[in-house]
Amino acid sequence: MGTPDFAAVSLEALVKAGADIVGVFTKPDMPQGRKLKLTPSAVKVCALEHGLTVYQPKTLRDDETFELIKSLAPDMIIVAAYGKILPSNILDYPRLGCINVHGSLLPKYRGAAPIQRAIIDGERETGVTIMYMAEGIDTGDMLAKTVVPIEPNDDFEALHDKLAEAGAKLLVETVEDIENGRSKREKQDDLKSTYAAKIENADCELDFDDAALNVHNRIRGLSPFPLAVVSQDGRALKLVASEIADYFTPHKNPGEVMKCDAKNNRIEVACREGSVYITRVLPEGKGRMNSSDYINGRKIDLGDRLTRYSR
RNA sequence: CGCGGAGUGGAGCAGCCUGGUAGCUCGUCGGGCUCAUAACCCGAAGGUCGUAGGUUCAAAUCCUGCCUCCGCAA
Repeated sequence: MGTPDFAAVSLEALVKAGADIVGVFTKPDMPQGRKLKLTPSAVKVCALEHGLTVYQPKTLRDDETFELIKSLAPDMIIVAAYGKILPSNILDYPRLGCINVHGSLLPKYRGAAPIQRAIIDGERETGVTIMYMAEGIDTGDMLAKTVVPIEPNDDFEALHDKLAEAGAKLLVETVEDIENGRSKREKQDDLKSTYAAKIENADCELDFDDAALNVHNRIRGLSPFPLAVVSQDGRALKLVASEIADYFTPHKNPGEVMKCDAKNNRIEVACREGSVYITRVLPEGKGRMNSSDYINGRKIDLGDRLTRYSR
């Protein structure tokens, strides 16, 4: 059971490992994009490529779905970023339990956006955890972990891909261990737990009145999606990529454009402490472009102010 | 019919309202300056202005249809 890319990587790995998959659950196709075209989830696409049967129930909390599960009679249910909460009757059903692939080192970063939050918080490492599922959100007993370092310029996509790979690999190993009775479970220390809430619009509103490191972490943690946003002259400007220019020098006018260097593809913006180079942007109504293009189009100039954006 | 922006030499844009020889910041190519350079100077190439019609003496510019791309919202 899973929905986005992160889950599809694990599904792919299970298929390659020769798992006997009796069914794949994923969220119903959602209308997406300008034309509200129905788009299948990454997991659905992957499952169909491998000729697996796909189920897309609206809810798991009805008898119909439970009957379906019983008829499939899985030994184990494996979940990764499904986006739905499993009711206890399903959790208790499989002989070998329900296990979950989660993109953090539990008990830290329980919740919906562990990868983004870890980057935004400036963590130096994170990882993946395979655990049994319990009633609470990401609270079940842990089975295995892999530590993954966060490189200083990893963005959400880069780290996501690393974790998805690590998770898939660890999942396959863990499933084998469970089947062979070699697995061991470890309780989570709830006192050390933190919660990584879903990314809201407010999380995307970048404020340069902060340390350069925090600014950079927020930009990369939200890139390539949904992107940190600031206001330039009342219009939204999303920031796709950045680098730290200077860590410490304090500035009186955070958000002020200090330098537009088209040659080196960078717009230097003052932070409260230090400054960052913005290297790629997304103007309102436009596509993504390098900073040099934005500068050459004369859309930004020395002394412009990038302020906090609000709708 | 959810809201909105846009299609102009290789890139990003201006010009459109107030029709009349296609412009800006770059890139590319050639030459010059320099110990040297991504810096500076001189010069050049490169555009059926998305597409099909219409109005007009004249359309990138006004009108209509169509195609494509993108941002927001979900």
